[in-house]
Order: sequence, then C-alpha cells, then structure tokens
Amino acid sequence: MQEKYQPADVEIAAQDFWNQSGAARAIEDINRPKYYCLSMFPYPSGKLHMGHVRNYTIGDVLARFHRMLGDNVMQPMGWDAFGMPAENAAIQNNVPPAQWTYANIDYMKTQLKRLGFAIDWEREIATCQPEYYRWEQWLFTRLYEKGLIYQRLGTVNWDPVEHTVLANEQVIDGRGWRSGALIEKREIPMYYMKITAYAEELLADLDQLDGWPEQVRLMQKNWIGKSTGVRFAFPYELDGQPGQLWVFTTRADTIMGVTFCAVAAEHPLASYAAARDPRVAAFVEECKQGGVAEADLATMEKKGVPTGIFVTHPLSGEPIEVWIGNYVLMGYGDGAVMAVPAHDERDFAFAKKYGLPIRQVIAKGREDGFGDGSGYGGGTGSGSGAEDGSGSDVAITDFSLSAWQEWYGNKYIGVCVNSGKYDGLGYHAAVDAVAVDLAAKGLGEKKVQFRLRDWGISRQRYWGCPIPIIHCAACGDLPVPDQDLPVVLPENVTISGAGSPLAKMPEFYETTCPKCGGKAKRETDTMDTFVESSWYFLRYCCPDNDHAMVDERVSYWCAGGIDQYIGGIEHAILHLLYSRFWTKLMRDLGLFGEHRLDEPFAHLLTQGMVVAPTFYREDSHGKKQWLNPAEVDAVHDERGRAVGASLRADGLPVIVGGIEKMSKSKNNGVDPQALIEQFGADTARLFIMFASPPDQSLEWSDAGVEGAFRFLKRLWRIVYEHVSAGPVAPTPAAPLSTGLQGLRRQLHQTIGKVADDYGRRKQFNTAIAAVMELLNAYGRITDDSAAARAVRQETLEAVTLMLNPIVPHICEALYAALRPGHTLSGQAFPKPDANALVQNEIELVLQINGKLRGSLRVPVGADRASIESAALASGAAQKHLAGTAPKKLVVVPGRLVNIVA
RNA sequence: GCCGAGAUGGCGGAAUCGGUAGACGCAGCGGACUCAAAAUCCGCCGGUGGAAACAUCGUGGGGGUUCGAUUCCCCCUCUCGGCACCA
Repeated sequence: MQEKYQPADVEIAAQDFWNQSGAARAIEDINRPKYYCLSMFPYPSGKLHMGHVRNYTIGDVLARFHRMLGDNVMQPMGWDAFGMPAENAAIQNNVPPAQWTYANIDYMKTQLKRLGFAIDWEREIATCQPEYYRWEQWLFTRLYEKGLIYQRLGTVNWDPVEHTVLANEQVIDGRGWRSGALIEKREIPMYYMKITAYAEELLADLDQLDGWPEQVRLMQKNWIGKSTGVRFAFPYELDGQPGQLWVFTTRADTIMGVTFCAVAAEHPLASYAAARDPRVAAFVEECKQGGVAEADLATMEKKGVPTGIFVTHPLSGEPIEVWIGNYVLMGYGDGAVMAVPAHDERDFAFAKKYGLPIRQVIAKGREDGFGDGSGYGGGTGSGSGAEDGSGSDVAITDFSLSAWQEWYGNKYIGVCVNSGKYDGLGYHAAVDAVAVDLAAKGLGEKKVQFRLRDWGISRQRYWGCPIPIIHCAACGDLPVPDQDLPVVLPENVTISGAGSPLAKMPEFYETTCPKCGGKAKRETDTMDTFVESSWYFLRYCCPDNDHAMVDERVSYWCAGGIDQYIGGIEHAILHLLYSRFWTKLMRDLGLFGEHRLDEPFAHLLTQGMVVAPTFYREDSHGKKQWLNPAEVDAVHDERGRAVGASLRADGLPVIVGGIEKMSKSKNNGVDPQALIEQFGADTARLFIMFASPPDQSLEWSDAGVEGAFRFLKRLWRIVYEHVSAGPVAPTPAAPLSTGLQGLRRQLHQTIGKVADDYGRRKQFNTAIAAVMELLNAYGRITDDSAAARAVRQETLEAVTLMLNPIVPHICEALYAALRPGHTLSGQAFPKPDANALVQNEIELVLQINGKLRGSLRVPVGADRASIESAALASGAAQKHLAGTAPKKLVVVPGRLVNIVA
C-alpha cells in the first residue's frame, strides 16, 4: 500500500479492474431480483456540467448499494441526441449537426467513464441513430392507423423576417432572438398525439405511484386538470341563421350573473365581426402579435373589443354582448367563456376596465365545499341555503377592487341571490338545478373537462426524427410501409437557419406513393424530441434487437416498473407525463405481451437543480451574449447576491442575470473536468453528494471541495497507519473496555443509519456525515491493545464498505489493503450487530416549561414513575419549582421530561 | 398570471413521527510541529449581557394551535422550477 493517497493511480487501477472483470455488465438472470437503476439521459451539449455529475452520482450510489444488497443491477446510459442546440451550433460553426453531436457524445462519454460510474456501456443508445428511431417511426405508423395520431392546425411562433417557426425559447419579449422581428402567431398543419384519450387513466394511476414524490404527483394532477362543470350554449341569430355560442364553466351557480361573453380572436364569431368592422379586424390583427407561450399570454394586459353581436342568455333570455378577449385561448375548450364580473377576478377587472355591468348573484352564506368530497353531492337543495344561520347575506355594494377582493376573498362559494328560482341554493344544488334546466332546453349538460391538451409533435426542424408520412395528391396522407422504414435523416447538410433544410432537399422529399405508385411528397417535419425520450428506457433492455421495438427482456428488467428513476425536477410534468403516456400506448398495442406494464417508473427521485449565476452582454441588436461564470469576476453584496460583475478578459462590466439551472443556452454550466483533474473522481463524487440532499436545489460553489479531498486523504492515512502496524489478531473473547464498546456501538449505529439513508431516505449528505463522525470517534481511541486493533479492523472494513457506493475507487484500494487477497467487488453491505447496540443507561433531556434545563441519566427501560421522581429530585427542578408543586409532567419515553411549573 | 417547491450561523447544510436548534463540513481565529512554509494535529467558533456560572434573544416576516413549533394551521415577502416548440 502506498503511503500517500494518489487519486489518479487509485482510480485508473480500480477502473481497469472493473473493466476487466465486467463488473458493470447487466445480464438477465431470472433467479436473482433485478434492480433497474435509470438516470435521465443527457443531451450531448458539449461537456458535462455539475448537474450531470450530481444526477449520475446519485444513480451510481444507488446502483452500487443495490449490488451490495445482492440485486442484479442494470445501470444503462445513452444520449438524447436530437435537438435544437445542434442546429444552432451548426449555424455558428458551420459543422453538420450530426458531426457536432457525435463529437460531443465522444467527449462526454470519456468524462462519464473518468467518473467511474458503473454503467453497462454495451447498452448505450443515441436517439439520432436510425436503429433507434426506426422503431419510433414504426410505432408512429401504428398509432396513425389507430387514429391516436391525427393532423390538424396548430399555432406556432412565426418570425416574419427569417421566415422560420421559432421555439418559445427563441422568442424574447415578443421578438425573434436572431432577427429581432416582432413575432406573429401562425396556424400550420401539425400532427397531434391523442394524450387526452388517456387523461382519465393518467390521472387515476397517479394514485398507485407511491414511490413518487407527492409534489410531482400533485403537479401532474393539476396539469391534467380534471374539472367538472357545465358546458352550455348561448343561442343567437346572425343574418337570419341560427347559431350557438358554446362555453364551459365550473361556476354554473353564477349563470344569472353573466353580463357578457368573451371569445378568442380566432373564434368564428370574431372572424364574422372582423369582416364587418375594421376596428374589430384591427384588434384581431393585434391579437396575432406576440408568441404562443402561455406564460406570456397569462401575464399580458387583458384587452378586449365588443363585436356588436348579441347572443341570448339560455335561462333568462336577456341579450348578452359578445366581446373578443385577448386572454381567451382558442385551444382550450370552445374558445369562448361566459363572464360573471361579480364573482371572477379576471372578469371583474375586465368589466371595470370597459365599464361593463356587474351583477351580484352570490351572497355570503354557508361556506359550501367547492368540488369534491364536500358532503353536499347530489343535494336536492333542502340542505343548502343560508337558513343554518352561519352567515347572513351581505351584498356587494362597493365595487371598488379592494372592497371586492375583501368580500370575494379566495374563490368564495356562497348562496345564490338575484337568481330567480335558484335563490337560496348552495353551490352544488344550484349547479345541478341549472344543468337540469339547460338540458331541458337542449342547451347544455354537465361535463367533465380536462386542462390537458393533445400533444403536438410536429417540428419544422431538421435535426430530429423524420415523421413517416407520405402525402399523395390522389391517395391522401399515408404512413410509410414497414418495409420502407426507417425514413433516414440525411446527415450531410448545411443549415442556414431559415426553415428546415429537408424542405429544400428534393432527394429527401421526392418519393412515390406506396398505394398508387404515383409521384408523392414525403413529410419534411420531424418529431418533438420528447418522443425519443418517452421510451428510451425500454430500449435499453434490448438495444440490439433489429426485428422488434421491444422484446421479452423488457419483461424482466421492467417488471413492476423501473426500480429507480433519477432526474431533474424540471422534468416533473412534461417528460414524465409523456413517458407514462407512451408506456400505456405500447401496452395497448400489445407490445409487452402478457406482462402488463401500466406505469414505467416505480420509484422516482427528482433531483434539485444545480443552479449558477448568469451573466450577459447585449450586442448592438439587443441580443444577449451569455458569459460563463468561470470567465467573470462578480461583486457581491452582504447577502451574497451578485450586484455587479466584469469580464476577466477585458475588465469591462457585464450584466448580472438571475440564478438559473445550468444550461447550454445560458452558458452558466460549470465543467467538472478541472475538479476531476485536480482532485480525482472520488473527491468530485464525494463533494457533490455531501453538498446537499439530492432533492434540494444547489447553487454551485466549489468552496469546500478541499474538505472532501482532505477527508479522503485522512481516511487513506488512517488505513495506512493501521495496516502498517502489522496483522490483526482475531477479536478477543474478553469483554471490551468502555471506550471500545462505545466505538463498536457507534460503528453499528452508523451502519444502520447509512443503510437507511441510502435505501429509504436517499439522503447521502447525512450518510457521509455519519461516517465522518465515526472516524472522528475512531481517532479519539488511543488504545493499542490487540482488542483495540481488532475493533479498528472491524471499523475500517465497514467504513470502506459503507463508503463504497459514493467513493468506489479509493474503497476498492483500501479494502484490498485491509484484507489482502480479497476484493471489494462482490462484498455485501454490512449489517448492524444487535449485540453491539445494547445500552444500559440513556440520557434524557430535562425541560422546565419547555426550556432546556439539564439532563438525566436513567436505566434503559426505566418506568414513568421513577423517571418523574428522578426529574423532580434534580437540582434544576428544585431551583425552578422553589417548593411549589408542578402543574404538569410530560414524559416522552427515551427522549425527555418536561416539568410545567 | 397559474401550478409546484424553498428560505436555518460568515457559507453548504443537520435536526427522519411536534421533543436538546446549528450534527458534519467549509471559511475564520488561536495554538502545536517546522529554520520557514506547506501538509498535519489540537482548541475556539449564532447574537446580546456576564470574569464565569448562567441568563436572554434567535430557524424569511406577522399571527395562531401546543407543556413544547425549524417541524402543524392562516396571512405576507422574496427566491427557484414548470407553463405544452430549451432539454
């Protein structure tokens, strides 16, 4: 054993050993429990950043821990290789996207190997390879034939200068990021996947995902957004033709308070009005300005214009004016809403702005539970109303915003007033009665509605999976036949930035119709990259199968779901929802045979993001040039926030942006390479695991890296000193000294804690801290007896085994030094020895009036009475009670006594 | 705007089911070793008052429940993530 810790030597030796022994190879074995440990695959952006190191270290810790528990572990890795950054790099550097992508994969793969992750590289996938995406195209054709993929118009961001569709990310303050042109909405034909057909199941199955964080289930639930309400129509007549304006509401109890309706700018009534009124036309035009991102739509100023069209209130018969509102979305429901200004904050603001009537129809009454489980369900009206006296009717008289907000509060539900026959009814009774009356007129019914929309998968981009459709003038749109798959994406192209190069390549799009054999045109749109990431985890099980998308090996590795999935919390909704959806689609196509797989991920660990400050400069066109934090010197205020910064290269100031997740687009990723080169992979792994619990977001700072390195050096030295002192005799039969007993007890407590932290809590920082404490206690033992050496040997062996999942290279070396002729690989995780944990006495906290005033030593298992008398006899109790009797005595067994004076 | 999460010493964080706030580490300060430095080892390390014992305040802000609240409830502020074409 070397005297000094040399991480580079230790790590190369360990990795060579693992590679030779095939330690990370995962081979199906039905006789062993499997453990499929999956980390979200990276986009090959160039270099790893700290977020990757964190993600894959967590995965590796769990994979190695489960291997030590005896599980047959598979930990695969691949590349989410299609995407926009490759096209942007192509424009900037004049390199084809494929070349750029494969070069990045090579480099990042080297970095992952250098970190020593126990990945089965035989299963590597890159989604840009035809062997991968051919199956995605194959599934597309099946879904298209079943009607689960269909075509319709969708709205996109259009850059009128570059004549290009832009991603939301490329629209900044309503302008194109390169051209600076004002962005317009444009409708183009797109393919959609019918995820709404699975809305009920995607919602219901969240209940069975008890291995998922509650917050993620809640976010998905809200995203799916099931609401029960009433869909109904306002009849109207235009040019003598009858029509119906359909809307959906969850507040049908307020229907008598409707004072206007609002429709989207793309609604047929809006088009009708625009054709006749130039002012309306101008407003509809104005609504086309700006991008399609919902965050922008939701935060912009609410504007509207009257159409001059009146519809008829379905119950009161009153005329109701139709307005166009820029906040009404055509893609949600019917593209029209009823407006009740007295009882909806947005309608209220709109009515105040345009001087529209406000009619109160709800009064404070009993606070009826809104939605599910209120106990009101199916009410006949008899139980509702204000007669229980819990609240008297208070009318809104002051319609100022502040008074209104105070009254209305947080979605206040009360009792109907000014509503004719519905007066006195509570929420559920009123909704039921209104629905019955609307149904009687054929103008409406109760309806379940989802917020979830169908998934538009068409992208007008080059670097993606081609959509396997052929457009024939005679036969229509046809899926590419199986024998012609894959539709291979040509890789040698030049990217100009204006439109997809595929649309300019006749050799790609000119084809023949598979049905009539005539001339036909191939679809030139590619698929959303979320499609590739929706099923890659299944393909890891059988990456070499060239005659089927998946095979029986999926049944082995994915039985009961993938055992652990680890990835960033930013994927909590879209990626995870799409993956759940695809798994259900594949199940319903029978691809899993008799092994039904309903949900792909049994346990989910959502990693907090590694965030870093962002810095930028604006060029002459106002375009932001992002600067890496490593190139910038920042000035901080006393709260640690960056308040100013300059670029090191020129000393000139740069603008300080927010603290955001490390990303290619904001150029704030920190490359771990320097860290690994200076301290080694184990220090990098230890440091990132010790820095914070995995689900918490972490602002990157390398302060403290040396502490992690110091710890490993110290561990090395401790083992070196112990081993150098010669062989150890077997544990003696004689009882141990109190000190050695204490160390053994702490050792076995630590083993229990570390196993719990790895296995159940998945909190690695506290596991590391516990081992550090154990080594601190080890260092306090000065005893050199044979018994002490035996306890030391036991402790150090256990420490190397406990730390192995986190810092496997150094542990491999230390274990070999501690047990010559043995290797760590194949060793089981240690188990606590119950005998070592036995204690005779424990210390209880003594509180007086809830404040710490001392402690008590009592025998283990002491009864309540003896604890109470010991507490009252204590000096602290005597002093604070001063002879008076305590009012109360609280005894928490094993923890504390609280005397209430 | 909507949905979800977070805020604890100078810093990262701990306190797992309502029971000793600040484990463990970083930085800092003091000391040992050294010709010196590095490395290493030992000690101190939330604020205020006090020589000390100890007292008192203290977990983003305000209120509440409780013998006892970082933890539960209500309101607010700020930060982060997502919002359907970044991945």
